[in-house]
Amino acid sequence: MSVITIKDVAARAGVSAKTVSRVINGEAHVRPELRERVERVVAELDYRPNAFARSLSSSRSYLLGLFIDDPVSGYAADVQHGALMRCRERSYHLVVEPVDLGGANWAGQVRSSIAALRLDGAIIAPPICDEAALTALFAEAGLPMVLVAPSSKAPASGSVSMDDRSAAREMTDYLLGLGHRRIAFIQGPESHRSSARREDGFREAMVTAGIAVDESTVLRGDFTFRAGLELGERLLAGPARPTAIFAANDDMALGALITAMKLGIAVPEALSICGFDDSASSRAAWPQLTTIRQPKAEMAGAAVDILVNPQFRKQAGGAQSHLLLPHELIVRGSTASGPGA
Amino acid sequence: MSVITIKDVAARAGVSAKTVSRVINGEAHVRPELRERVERVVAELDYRPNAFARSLSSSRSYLLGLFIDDPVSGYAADVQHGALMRCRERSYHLVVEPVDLGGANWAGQVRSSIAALRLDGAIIAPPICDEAALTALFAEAGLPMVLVAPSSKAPASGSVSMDDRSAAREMTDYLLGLGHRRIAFIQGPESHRSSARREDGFREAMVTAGIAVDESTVLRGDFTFRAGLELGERLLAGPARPTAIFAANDDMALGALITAMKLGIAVPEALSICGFDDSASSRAAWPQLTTIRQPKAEMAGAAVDILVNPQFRKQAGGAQSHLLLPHELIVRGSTASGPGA
DNA sequence: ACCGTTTTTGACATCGATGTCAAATCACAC
DNA sequence: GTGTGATTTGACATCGATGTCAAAAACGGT
Repeated sequence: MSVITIKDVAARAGVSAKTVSRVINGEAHVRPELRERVERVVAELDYRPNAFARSLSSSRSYLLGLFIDDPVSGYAADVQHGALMRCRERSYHLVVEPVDLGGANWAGQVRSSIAALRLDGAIIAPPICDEAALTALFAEAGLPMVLVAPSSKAPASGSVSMDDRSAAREMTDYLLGLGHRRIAFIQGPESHRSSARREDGFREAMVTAGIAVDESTVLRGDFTFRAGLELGERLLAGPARPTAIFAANDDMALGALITAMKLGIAVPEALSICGFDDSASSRAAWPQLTTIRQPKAEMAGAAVDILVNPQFRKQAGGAQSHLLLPHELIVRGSTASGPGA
Repeated sequence: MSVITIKDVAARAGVSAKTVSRVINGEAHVRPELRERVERVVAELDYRPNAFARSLSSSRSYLLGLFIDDPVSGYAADVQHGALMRCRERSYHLVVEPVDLGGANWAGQVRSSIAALRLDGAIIAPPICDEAALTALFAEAGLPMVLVAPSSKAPASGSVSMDDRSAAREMTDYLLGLGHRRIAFIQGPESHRSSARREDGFREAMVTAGIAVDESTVLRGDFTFRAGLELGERLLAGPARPTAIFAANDDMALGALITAMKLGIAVPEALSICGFDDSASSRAAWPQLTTIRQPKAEMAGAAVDILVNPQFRKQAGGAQSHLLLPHELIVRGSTASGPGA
């Protein structure tokens, strides 16, 4: 027998298919004795329910969709990994769907996934979780969705975030505590709202410390390494250069770090640099980058939990669940006492 | 009407469900006139067939599995992206399944995926594509599989690879052409067979050039950045240090690069360094890394094509398809003329 | 021992598509 | 106009699970 069905199990255990189904799904109303017998047969035959048949008859698909803008980024990889692992624990599966908002027919693609796969829920990664046109598609289909680090929780049945503002504030406070006063900030692209929150945190800390932010040292990048290189050059070439650079993500911080090396500025002795993300490359640089650890995998895992939780099965419009997960300031070699210390 | 079924389409077009099914699947034996009528209604109603019902009745699932050791690596991300895009073109979906060979019950996990999802095919990434215990699982289930860069094509219905040996040889020839003679090689872990082929290519080039390889400068790492740091130190601290370092992957090359900087050795003036992969971080370093571009996304895409191709639907044991995709030597700033030039 | 409740169990219909096979239609030759 | 064979079409069974609901069994109290 190549494929084992529920009937095989039922026959062998001497019960009906329905009873086997009950056991499998952990429903009540099965005598412990029978339950045990069925479980033994299931184990013996190594039976695995056919996911398709299952989702055809129930309305559940046991499938979650992860919608991502740029599936190649390290950020995406971490989020995906976190979601994947939690799905596995919960006996769900994950389908990754890239969404290219620049592309021609992205809406059609997304609709197709929703309709054809009958997803049980969607996890939407930043920055596209802030795209109203996209979230509307899910709302329209009545599909529960959880947004990862969104700028507004409004349309979703849930969200998982970290406190970007506080994290940035902590980082800035840390730099201030090291004696730095001229601190430059490299901001991310406008499409990433969380980057704006990081800037808020930075400014908040500066204001609280009674230090005026020099607007010429607050620059906007696009989260790429290259931007870090260029903006770093701009910041460091001038006469009154900053003693610390805080970039809104690691890639840009790394760019700035490389620029500093090129210009012969010693890091961290003459210049402190810090990033945000705790990306893999932040450890693959020298000196290693002081940064903020984003709980990416944890956020994704929590998103899975929210979607798997029965109360969100159907987007009743009622229950919502919003989680805030803790971040962590990770001090490595790229920061040191500033001139004021 | 929230969800549109084939019956809705049939009713509206005034034909039977079976005829609609025929049109959808592009089968023969439908009068052009009817076909057109049905197509119009499909478009009108924006009908999408339910993937589950479809795979329950046919034996196809329209699902491909991507089995990966470490889904967080940049390598995995590229492979996944390539597979994802091609799947989309072919109206397939991709399920990513991490396989932790170190974990307790990986075989059970894999069996579960195979049985529950009724995958149409599997793509197995390196290095686990060389794991006989794993490939046996698929063979046992009669599931067609394509191996990515395997060391042996034997058990699969297909494979996609690049020529690691030739690529490494080209790189070495390039270094030799720059005048380098003392070239060190940092090898990858034993579990990655392709790394061994890179070493072969390196040695081949050296031998052909009539240069004896100094065995004390052929070191084994584990593909991590940290290994590059440490082995780089070992290579560069000694008295007769090499003028070029060729690492079997970019991460280790980057580690060596950082070490050189720490030691105050100018790259590329006093030392050339090159890697293998063309990973994202190879561009995020300074100087940027000379490396070999692996056609990762292309290989994954080709793997999808092989599996989708009807002749491999059932692993008849007959047809096999093995592809060799071209690589590319990418010269960037980390290499320059050696002392002999 | 009997009756009313509650719990346990299974028969059967169902989800939405495709496979099978026979019926209906068409094309052509006589 | 009819017979033959090829083509087109649809009725019905099927895939493998779960939902519904009624029958059967177990329980509790008198």
